[in-house]
Amino acid sequence: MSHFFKTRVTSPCLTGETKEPSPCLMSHGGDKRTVPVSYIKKWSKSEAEGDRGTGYLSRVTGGRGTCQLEAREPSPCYFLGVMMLELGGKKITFTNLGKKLWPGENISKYDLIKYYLRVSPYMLPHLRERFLVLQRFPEGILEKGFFQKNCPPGAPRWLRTVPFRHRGGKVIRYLVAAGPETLAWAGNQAALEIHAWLSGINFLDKPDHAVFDLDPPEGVPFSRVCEVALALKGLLEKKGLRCFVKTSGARGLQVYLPLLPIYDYSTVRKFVQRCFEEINGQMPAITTLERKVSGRGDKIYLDYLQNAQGKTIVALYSPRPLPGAPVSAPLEWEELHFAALDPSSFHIGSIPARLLEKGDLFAAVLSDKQAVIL
DNA sequence: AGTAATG
DNA sequence: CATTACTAGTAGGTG
DNA sequence: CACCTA
Repeated sequence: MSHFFKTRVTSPCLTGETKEPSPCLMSHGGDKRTVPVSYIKKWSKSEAEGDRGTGYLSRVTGGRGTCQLEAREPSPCYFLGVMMLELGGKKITFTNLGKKLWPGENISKYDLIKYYLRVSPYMLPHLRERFLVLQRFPEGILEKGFFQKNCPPGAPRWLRTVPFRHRGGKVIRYLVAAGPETLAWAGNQAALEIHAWLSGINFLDKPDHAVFDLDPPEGVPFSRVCEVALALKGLLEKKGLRCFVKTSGARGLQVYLPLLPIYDYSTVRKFVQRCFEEINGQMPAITTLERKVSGRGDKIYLDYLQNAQGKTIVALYSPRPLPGAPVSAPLEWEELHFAALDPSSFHIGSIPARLLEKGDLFAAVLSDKQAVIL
């Protein structure tokens, strides 16, 4: 029953600079923008759905800045049962591809997997060598989901996991992203949201970026959140530091300060706290450091406590299990000056084109690691 | 979604 | 065999 | 300590 067909396809490229077909994973030094897809695969329907025919093809095409995984037969893959792919030599079985995970938007699991594959060249560099936490919604966003830290039993053996003993003594086998196949598998697991640690596996107690989490209550205009983020940028610039901003995927913003992995979490946390105290001093009417929800009023909560080991932040380019399938999207600082900027305009359907246009606006987060003068 | 436990 | 349970728990601030 | 939040 399990037939894996292997076919050579030119390596597609999301940025336009096409390279030689590379069957390998992007982790191998070469062009990080090359999607390691060399596959045409066949899928077959599950028996339970009756004999509606088999042999529909999925196809990956590339070149000229596109990467498409497309279905040959009735366009949205409503009834498709099972599909087998081989990605970078790793075999994955996809199930229930037609299941609507965002029913209101008619977004299926197939669409989610396609999204993960398309953004993988941009998303993976930010996830690689990092512990991941999945938030899964096998029945879609209208039903209850659950977190998953431990790599689940039955997961393919090629998934990379690293055990970590938390202070309470509990050991978690964290999933670590390796290549696009990791994301494709997560997609099939209905992982609608992916979180990542702030420190990489080589320096688990030394975060390589600080996170300034701006968390507005419902009803605060997004432009006000932008205003606070811009003030924070000004403050950090005054210290000679360069920082980057992304949407949370919901209503908030998260400012990343890339760091050399030389400070422990408490040092970073205190630094973020001090910056936030200064911001709060500048704009006390619209921001708060109050931890208790009931004491925040309509103010934007400045959360520095996410800078701690074992805490996670929604990953760059991760979708959110919210109506509209929004995505945590990086922004250009100039965009924050537009009153009409709407974070819900960044979603699964719009991000791939934006990546083609803008590239990875967070690329410098990976390279511009800074030292903080304390 | 997939496995394990329970009835 | 059918159904149900399970899947995160920690970190750190506050009172 | 228990409790709250993310």
